[in-house]
Amino acid sequence: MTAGQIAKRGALTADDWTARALELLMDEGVSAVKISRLCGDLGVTKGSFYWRFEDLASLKESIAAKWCGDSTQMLAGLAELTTLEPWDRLRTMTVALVDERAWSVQRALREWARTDERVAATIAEGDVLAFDLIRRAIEELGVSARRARLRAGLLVYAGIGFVHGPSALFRPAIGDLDDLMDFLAGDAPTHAGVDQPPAT
Amino acid sequence: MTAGQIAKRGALTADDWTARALELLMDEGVSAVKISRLCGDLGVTKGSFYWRFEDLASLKESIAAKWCGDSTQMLAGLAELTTLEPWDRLRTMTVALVDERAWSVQRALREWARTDERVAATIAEGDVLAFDLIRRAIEELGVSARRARLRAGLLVYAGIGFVHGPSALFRPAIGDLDDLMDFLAGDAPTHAGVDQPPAT
DNA sequence: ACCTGAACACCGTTCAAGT
DNA sequence: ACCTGAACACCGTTCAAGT
Repeated sequence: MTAGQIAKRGALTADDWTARALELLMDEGVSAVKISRLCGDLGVTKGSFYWRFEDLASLKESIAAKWCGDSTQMLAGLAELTTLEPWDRLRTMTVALVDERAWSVQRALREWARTDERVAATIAEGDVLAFDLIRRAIEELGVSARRARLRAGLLVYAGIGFVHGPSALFRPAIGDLDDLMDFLAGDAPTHAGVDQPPAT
Repeated sequence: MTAGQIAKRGALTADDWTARALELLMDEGVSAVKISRLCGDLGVTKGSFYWRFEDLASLKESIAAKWCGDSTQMLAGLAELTTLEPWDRLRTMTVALVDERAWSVQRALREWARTDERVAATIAEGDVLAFDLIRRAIEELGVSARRARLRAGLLVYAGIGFVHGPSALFRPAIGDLDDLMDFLAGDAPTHAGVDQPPAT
């Protein structure tokens, strides 16, 4: 989507702006998403932007909607794959988390969400979907509903944290992923022992 | 630390700037940390700021150092409490995570860390310390070293994620915290069964 | 040594004027 | 309807000049 292609077509649509902004966000990070930069790339002046959008926040909302729409579709597609064992579904999701290209987008969206309710709502929708997929997969592994809920929450939050931490902490290896899955699938007795029916 | 108090003392120190900036970050969030705002609060002009600091990034680094110094001290203090059972140490740490006042600081620092290596190093130091404390506490609960490492990592990342997610997901209740601790302390058999010596 | 005051660059926002 | 062009506000940064 170059300036030349747009020029031939005539007027810029809101989606032209959003698409280019998302490209910039993925390729050069959040600091590249500026109105002046977009205008330069698209070959117009700032007034053109303000014809389509009320302000910068409005563009960010649009970016969030586009991004979440795409990734929701991906997650939904994964959920359809009932041919896959729950084990493999879980694994596919945890591996998807390693795609670094998506990280800067996620970080920016969560930051924007803090000052924009509509972005927050869009993001939350995706989070809940992921949580539910993971929760159900863990349940199918034979873990009780109550425990599956806790573990899914832990995993989702860990995923978010993993994306946000530059953390020279430890970058999990493939082997660690398997250990993680074992841990999530485990059915250890509770400390207080209240969660299991007596073995009569 | 009001403008009046400073004025009586004469010259502003670098720590005066850093302290006020940290206050602003905690009280009003990252958007309040601006040079012009600081100058207004401290009753001087911008030139005064640039006498003490090279640029804004330099101030951010200073804020990070101050904050991490404080919290490292807190963590170290907690580590000294060998009187506490590992169980209670873990609990104290997870509960400390619920102090919302610290969240905006953490989020800002991690964001700054992405474009400033020195901030990143300071943050990473604190992360590693927390990881180690948690890892050891879990080990003391009778979990193997290898497993403790994985679980500590999971918990640290979940903590970071918890702070970053506006996530209408689920805000864990007190009961969930206990369940979480049970889970971390559990010693479930591995899926492949390679981590345990045969029971001969 | 420490700060003022004025300038400049950059970016978001507005708006009258063009086609 | 869609965009230009010029203006303005705000903030980071610089620097000569003051004390």
